Amino acid sequence: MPETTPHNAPTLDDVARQANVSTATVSRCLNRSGKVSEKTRERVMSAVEALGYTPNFGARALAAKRTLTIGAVIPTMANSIFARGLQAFQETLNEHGYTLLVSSTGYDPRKEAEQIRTLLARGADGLLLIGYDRDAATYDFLQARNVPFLLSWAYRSDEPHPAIGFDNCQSMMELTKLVLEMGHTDVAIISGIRDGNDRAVDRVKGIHMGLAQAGVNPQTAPLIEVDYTIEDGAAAFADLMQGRKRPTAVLCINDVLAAGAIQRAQQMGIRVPDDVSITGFDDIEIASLVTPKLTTVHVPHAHMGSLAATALVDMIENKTTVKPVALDSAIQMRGSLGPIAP
Amino acid sequence: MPETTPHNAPTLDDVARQANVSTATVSRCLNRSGKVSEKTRERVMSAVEALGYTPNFGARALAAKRTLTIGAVIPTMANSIFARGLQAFQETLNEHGYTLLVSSTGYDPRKEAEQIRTLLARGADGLLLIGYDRDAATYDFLQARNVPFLLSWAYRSDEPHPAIGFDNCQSMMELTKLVLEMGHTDVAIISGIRDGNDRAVDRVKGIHMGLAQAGVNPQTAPLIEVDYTIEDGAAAFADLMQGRKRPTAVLCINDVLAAGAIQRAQQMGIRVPDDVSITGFDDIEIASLVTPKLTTVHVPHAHMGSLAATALVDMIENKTTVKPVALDSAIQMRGSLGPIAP
DNA sequence: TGACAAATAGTAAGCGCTTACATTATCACA
DNA sequence: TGTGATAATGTAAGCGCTTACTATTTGTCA
Repeated sequence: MPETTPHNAPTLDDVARQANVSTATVSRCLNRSGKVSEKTRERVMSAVEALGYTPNFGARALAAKRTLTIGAVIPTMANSIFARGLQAFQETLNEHGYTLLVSSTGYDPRKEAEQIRTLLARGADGLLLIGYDRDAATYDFLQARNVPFLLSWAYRSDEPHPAIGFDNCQSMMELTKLVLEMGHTDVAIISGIRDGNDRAVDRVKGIHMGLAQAGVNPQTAPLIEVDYTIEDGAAAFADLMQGRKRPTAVLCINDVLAAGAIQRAQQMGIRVPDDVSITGFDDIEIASLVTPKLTTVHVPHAHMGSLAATALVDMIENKTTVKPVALDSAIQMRGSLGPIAP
Repeated sequence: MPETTPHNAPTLDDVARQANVSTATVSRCLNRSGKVSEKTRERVMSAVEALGYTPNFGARALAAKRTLTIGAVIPTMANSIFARGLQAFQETLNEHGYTLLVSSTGYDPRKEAEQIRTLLARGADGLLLIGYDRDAATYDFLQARNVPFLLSWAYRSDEPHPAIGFDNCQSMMELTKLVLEMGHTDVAIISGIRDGNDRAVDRVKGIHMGLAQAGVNPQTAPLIEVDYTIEDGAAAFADLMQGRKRPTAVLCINDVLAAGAIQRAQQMGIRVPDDVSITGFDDIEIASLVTPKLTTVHVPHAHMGSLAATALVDMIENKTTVKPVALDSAIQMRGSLGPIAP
């Protein structure tokens, strides 16, 4: 057993010696760059097999200036908001021979810049980022480094950056209209922290626009802004319900907050949707796990992830540029939304 | 702007030139290996700042044979079974200056071996693996490569490998006894795939032992084995309830399956726990999101993750060896388990 | 069979970094 | 002020890989 690398792993050299060829030939076999006779290839491959050789990633990256790795920086892995989309992203990436490296920021904009650097230091050939809101410095950095990057989970018609997502504002406005059509006028909002989060900003904006269009003054709708956790959603709901005038509908800007709200409603003995309607956004698993099931906005996460992967690979390999794509979302009507009590 | 690395990132050389020192000195500054005068350090640091320099990870790993990276291979990221523990693992790792690289196998034992190789190729200094069940070849490989590794999420008194976890069999047996004490005798089991999954094996074994000790023949308890998804849990529950003799308690070997069961019970109009009791294992978020809330086994995920991180870092840095640790779990009594109907 | 082109294989120069070793600057003290 | 020890810095040899370039083999055809 050779004794060279960190964990005394065999190296290209070992394989070359064992197969009685040069390192260049071994490398060629491993990179399927043709130009190797069938006979030598077999010899090399069986040497690889025999030694249990795996190429050293760092060395390869250093020499090839390419890693077939793509980085994604997402706000959180704690819930499944990004799970399904990322899963599809990864699968499609794999089909193209790429590997995904994920890191999360805990919704902290500063950490995002840091993670981007880390991913790049690790050799990421391209990046998937969530949404638009980030420092100009970060965009400048990306540009200076000439890194292919793609935004996702959001779409804004007035932004130039390559993006594959959906119109958060528009979707939320449609849901709001539906709520209003059911007779609700006393609407309250539970939002996650909006600073640095364009999805949240747009969703709240969508609600406000929906209200305004129906002749309701958006300023009259109470809004509580909390962290993106079930507990905080629950706490916000409790606050709302202890106000002097209870809303008849609580619009949460995502399913995690809404799940918290429903949970707390149950604890407080408030009937949903009889006493109060509750809605979410994203349509993740927990939306249909709570009782009653959540009316929410269904987003084509898997499709989005898959499209994003293909687009990003194309950007990397063919230096193409992607024009923003807006995917359709659809209201998913379930038990948590009902007409206002007579 | 220099034009060297992949994304024309500045290199150590650029920094050295800018600060008018040798690359060795820059490297020393960046690795806080002392032996650099305050004056030069400042000069170097401002050069680093000015250029926006980030060390190339691959090059660093190659030269230092150390990455301060630890790899974890888990079955899935789709649900939060491993999320909380891994989160704590990561946080503690960070405190020690290490970074976590996670990859998942989709519960496929073959993929695990592959992921281990990949992580090692990427320079992982050590590995966190889930449970015991894997090919002897994999253990041999780890040993030959001399990689520090730690098992978690499981503990078996008769296994020698370093592990920090809990006794799945014991915990599940206790829960089973509680169920039996409430008068249930017609018990059914919903298990995930047990092949290659010692946690599942042990949990089912725990149920069987609990039954046997109460004088119930374990073979009479129907068992359905499905994938680890909410849908499969729901389907399994439906199957069970359509059998000729309905059980009065359904023990699921984790919360995901149990959540599916509860969801389906509701759809089928079966009252929980009046008509049937349902229990889970793990105590993840969804356990208290479903109605009624799930009686389950609470596992100290965060504590376990944190301990594992400290232990693994110690193994790496001081070549210590860890003796297996068993953490306590506790039954979390909630609404889904009730006494048998009279 | 000899000449030339095409197909294979080998040589060696780095990629950006760390670090053992060599060199130089600095300082305390006699 | 000279001396030796010590602190600070520089030099250069790789780490394991890819790839441009060069050398060799093989094959083809007249």
